[in-house]
Amino acid sequence: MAICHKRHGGVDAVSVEDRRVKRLPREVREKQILDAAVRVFSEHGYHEASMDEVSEVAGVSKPMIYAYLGSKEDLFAACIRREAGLLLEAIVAGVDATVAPDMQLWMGLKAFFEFVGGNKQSWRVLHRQVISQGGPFSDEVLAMRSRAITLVDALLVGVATKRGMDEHAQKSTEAMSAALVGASESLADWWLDHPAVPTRTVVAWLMNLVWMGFGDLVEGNVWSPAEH
Amino acid sequence: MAICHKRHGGVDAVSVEDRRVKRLPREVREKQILDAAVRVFSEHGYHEASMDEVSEVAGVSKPMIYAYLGSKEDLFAACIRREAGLLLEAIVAGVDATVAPDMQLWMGLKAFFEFVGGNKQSWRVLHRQVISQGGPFSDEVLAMRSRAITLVDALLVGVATKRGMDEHAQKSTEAMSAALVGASESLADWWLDHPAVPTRTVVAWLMNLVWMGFGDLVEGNVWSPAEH
Amino acid sequence: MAICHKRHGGVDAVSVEDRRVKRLPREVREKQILDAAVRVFSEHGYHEASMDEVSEVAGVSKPMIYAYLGSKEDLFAACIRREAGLLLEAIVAGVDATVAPDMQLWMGLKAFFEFVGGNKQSWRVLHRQVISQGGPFSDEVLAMRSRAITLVDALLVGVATKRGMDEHAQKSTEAMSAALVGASESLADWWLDHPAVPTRTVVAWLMNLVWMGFGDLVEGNVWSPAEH
Amino acid sequence: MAICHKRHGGVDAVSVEDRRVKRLPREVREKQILDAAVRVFSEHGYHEASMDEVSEVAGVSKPMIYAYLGSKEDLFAACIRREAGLLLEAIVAGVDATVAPDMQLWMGLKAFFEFVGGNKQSWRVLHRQVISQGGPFSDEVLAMRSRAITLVDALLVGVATKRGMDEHAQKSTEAMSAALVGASESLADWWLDHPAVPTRTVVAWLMNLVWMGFGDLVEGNVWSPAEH
DNA sequence: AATGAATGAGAGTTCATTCAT
DNA sequence: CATGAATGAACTCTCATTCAT
Repeated sequence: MAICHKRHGGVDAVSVEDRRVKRLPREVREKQILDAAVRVFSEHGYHEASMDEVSEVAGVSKPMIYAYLGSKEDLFAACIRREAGLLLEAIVAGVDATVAPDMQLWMGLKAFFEFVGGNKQSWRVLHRQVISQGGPFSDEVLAMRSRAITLVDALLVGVATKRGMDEHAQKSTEAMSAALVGASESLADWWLDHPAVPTRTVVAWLMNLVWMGFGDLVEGNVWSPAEH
Repeated sequence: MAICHKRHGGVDAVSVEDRRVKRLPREVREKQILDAAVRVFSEHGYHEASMDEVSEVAGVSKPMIYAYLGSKEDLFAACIRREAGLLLEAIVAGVDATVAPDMQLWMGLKAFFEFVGGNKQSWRVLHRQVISQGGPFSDEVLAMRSRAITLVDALLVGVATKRGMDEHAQKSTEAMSAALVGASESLADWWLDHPAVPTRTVVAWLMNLVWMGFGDLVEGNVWSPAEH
Repeated sequence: MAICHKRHGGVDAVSVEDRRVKRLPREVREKQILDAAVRVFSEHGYHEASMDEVSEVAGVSKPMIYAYLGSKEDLFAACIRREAGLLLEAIVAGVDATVAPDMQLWMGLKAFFEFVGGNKQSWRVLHRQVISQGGPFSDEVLAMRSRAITLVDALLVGVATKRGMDEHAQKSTEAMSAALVGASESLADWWLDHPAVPTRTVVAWLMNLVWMGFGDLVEGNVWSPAEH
Repeated sequence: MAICHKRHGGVDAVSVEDRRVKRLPREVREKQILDAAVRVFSEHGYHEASMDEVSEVAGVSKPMIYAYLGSKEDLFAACIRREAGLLLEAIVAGVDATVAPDMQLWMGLKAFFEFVGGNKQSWRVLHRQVISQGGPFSDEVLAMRSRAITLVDALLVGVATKRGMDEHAQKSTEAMSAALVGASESLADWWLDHPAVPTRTVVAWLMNLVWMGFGDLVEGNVWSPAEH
């Protein structure tokens, strides 16, 4: 009876044979569980998801989940942490900090959209399930969102400072960053429904929308209702 | 919970006297219930909200809720429909279709932010609770979102056409609208945490961010990574 | 499957007809539930007892139990409170405060043993299940025990004072009371296994054991190892 | 729990070095386990105690516990047996069978209270956790209790016989013994909360309460309600 | 000899939903 | 019209117990 220690990875639960492979080391089991949890949470959302389904998909009994990852809330938080970490890593890795700010933004957005395109489940877990909940996960995801906004903010502030942005406009950069992040998220969702559009294109659209506007703003080229 | 052994200690939307007013016409009861539901859903979110609390807050027994508004899901959908209708109404009412497109966008955004500022519960129900849910409410809210995006799209397309937007850019207007709506939502959330900022200001920020960029875009003044 | 399609088989506290009597007023249901709980707790002890069995015996669904009496702990506390109240009431009602102290003790012990003899389940719940638990019920029952000890103590102190008990002996009355209560409890348990013995007899034994000794003590007629 | 995701943060009875000492002879392991079990059971009670905690405190893996001591119930019974044996040994060893009966009782009670004072955990396991449980441990502990009662009974009977106790009183000795044991236990518990009282004193109190009364009883100097 | 890994089974609890009045 | 009373179904979480190594 040759027991195959084949592929552990893959969200696709575990094959029947793999199920027979017992006594896996803790790390592997944790990964299995997290993979399954991301999948289940992304499909049903936090509340509709049941630990039973997670354990089924993971091919692991519930007590193992509780032993390794803790409560449902803990498990969800672990998912968020992992996926958010991957997303931010991808963005940071995609940006060359030595280039001009607009190129940095471009690269960051591109990395972001590429991640979303390549990890739809991750994105769903991060975006769809978290923003709304008033629960304790907000912490996890809002922290990520804050980091993202901060990143953008730093970029904008850097640009603004360099170009001599006036104080009032400077104070607005945080709001702008929030708006930009929201626009990116919304566009990412739109994009999930229009997969034919190439990544480059959608990112270029967003860049043009926000970057040119921001450039005008910095140049003092503002729009005002008073003038109309 | 009416038969809960614990102290009620919660919020009571109706006074003792109101409770004595029985045999109210259906309309009034429905409004009572919907008001309570919006309040409860906005506070706890769909899943954490309980029908018991809704009935308590409404001062109406649960069977009445089921008789008038149907299941929990139906009730939530009714909330969404009503609040979304109010929001769109407010926006439409705030826009003068005879003025220039940029002014129209300005007026629309202003109406939107004013609504959010004045109806925080409504906004919470609409935004925070709905985007995430993969459930059947998406229909309701996505429909609203689509209408909003369509409105913006029409505006942008109008502008583009007038100014002679090239085809490629034209195809992007839908995406742009999605991004704009997302930016608005995100900014509205940010604003809820920074109530000191006047409505005018936050709207102006957003206008500057997106309108100027859009203007540049239409003028063919595009940003492109190739040039950098 | 968690779904319990089991037949109710086993102990049935209510007849089939009674089961059909639905929509009973809250009071009645609460009594039903408490009766069943006392029975189940007295049979299996707190921890081994399950809410399922309580609900079965009560002929009431579990949600009703939770709605009316709260958690398992609350339910147990309610049992203790009710039974302890009955016991103390019985004792107090059985004692004529105008007679001599020894008669009072006699009457109190008699009332106590009569209650135990007539309410074995109550006694089991009170005694067997509570003393040991370090949980939150101790409060309930230890309070009762304290009241009992205090009653006895007052009696002894009264006697002692009247007869001129020396100080050292006086300080010991609390300990004596504790011992007396313990002796009574233990004897009650013994008695449960020897039901042939009449109440009068067992009480007389106890009276003789402790009262005569106490009398000697008060008279200064003490035993001391030094003398032997 | 060795594989618990939460911080261990608990009590560790064995040092790191001890943990490294593997391949211990069976006796030593059994003692380690029993010591830990007594400690854990005395702290949390039978039901609240978990095998996980026992294994943690013992520094021994759970399968070892099952291999050496059997099920949780078996383990508890083993604890009771050991501790009860020690208690009875202490009592027997403390009594000089050649002295007068009252001195024997005095010595036995003294030994008992000394044991309780010096082995509070043992006492808690024996008394607090066992009396209440309706489970299978009753056997173990009730056996011990029976032996204790028998001891006392023999003493009393001896006295009675010697002094010519009448038949009715003789039949009562068993009940008296039960009462005495209960009084002792209750007083021991009281004493645990009043550690300032010297052992001698508390024992003297009890002796005076019961011995003098018993003496009177034997002498036919009885109390009777009829006379009052 | 010794244990990390694993689970079946069942506990308490809650909630949307519906009769019977 | 209006509701107190009632429950089926499911969920999260825990624990004693045992393999496989």
